[in-house]
Amino acid sequence: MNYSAQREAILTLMQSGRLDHPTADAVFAQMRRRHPRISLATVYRNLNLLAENGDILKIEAHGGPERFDHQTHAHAHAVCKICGMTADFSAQYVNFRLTAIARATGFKIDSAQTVLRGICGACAEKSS
Amino acid sequence: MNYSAQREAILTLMQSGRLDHPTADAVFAQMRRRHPRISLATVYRNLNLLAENGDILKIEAHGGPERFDHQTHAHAHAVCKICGMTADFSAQYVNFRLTAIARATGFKIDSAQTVLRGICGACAEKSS
DNA sequence: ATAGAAACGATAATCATTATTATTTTTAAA
DNA sequence: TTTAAAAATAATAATGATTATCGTTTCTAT
Repeated sequence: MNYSAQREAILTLMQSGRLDHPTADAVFAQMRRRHPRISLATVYRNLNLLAENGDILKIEAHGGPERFDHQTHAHAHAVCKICGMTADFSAQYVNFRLTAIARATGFKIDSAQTVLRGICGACAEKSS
Repeated sequence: MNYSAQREAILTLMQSGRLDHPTADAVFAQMRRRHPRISLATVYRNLNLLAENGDILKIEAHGGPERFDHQTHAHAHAVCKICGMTADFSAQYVNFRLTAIARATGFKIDSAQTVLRGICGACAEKSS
């Protein structure tokens, strides 16, 4: 892995944390600034490869395009259905009990994702 | 709500539990048998309305089309990435701590979904 | 009965993602 | 170092699930 300039640049950009839970399109827009000839397909391909490799996390946000996260430890996401803001919740708030599930059913877990959907504090204030 | 024949028929079909976590397309195929003139758009429209109304649950399955579930109580789903089987896990295995999150951050939660992705017991046996 | 609202069927449009393909870059061996 | 095979790329076409449109039909409530 990681023997192409584009792939390393995408990983570096993701790990910088400069983009907040970006979509593939947002990564593409940012990448273009230093790599004007990069293709959207390359961004998708590498984001997926990096996610498969465990370097980043792919988040299926409820009702929108998929997002990517440089934080790979287990955590939940809250997506605001008004402004689209995606917030993290640390594992202390979420208890998956993964091992219990695996033991009980023989299901081999690759990944687990919890997505909360609702209205963030800022949008709730605005609309009141 | 529920003053159209199609909507009631879709809700009845869902509540029968005859289809296991069906996609909109699967509901469409089943509905056609008794309502040959029903449109796919009507199926989507009503599944979404029923989900908004809390009669059924809309599940965003990781990496596939959305699925619908007649079980509306809080539970998690495990999706097998080989055979596509979707299994339920009861709430005793999953602890969202929703109230703690809401209290800590002001986020107003509409819905929460946990999707596990991996390989089910049957597929694991086959491939070993 | 009838006007207005809601829902319908059919299908076009959208849009995120993946597939294709010809070209370029990288790798690793001669 | 050449050089041939493998991998990655850019550009773009194709896919496929979902939503939007729109003219027609059905329902609701006078």
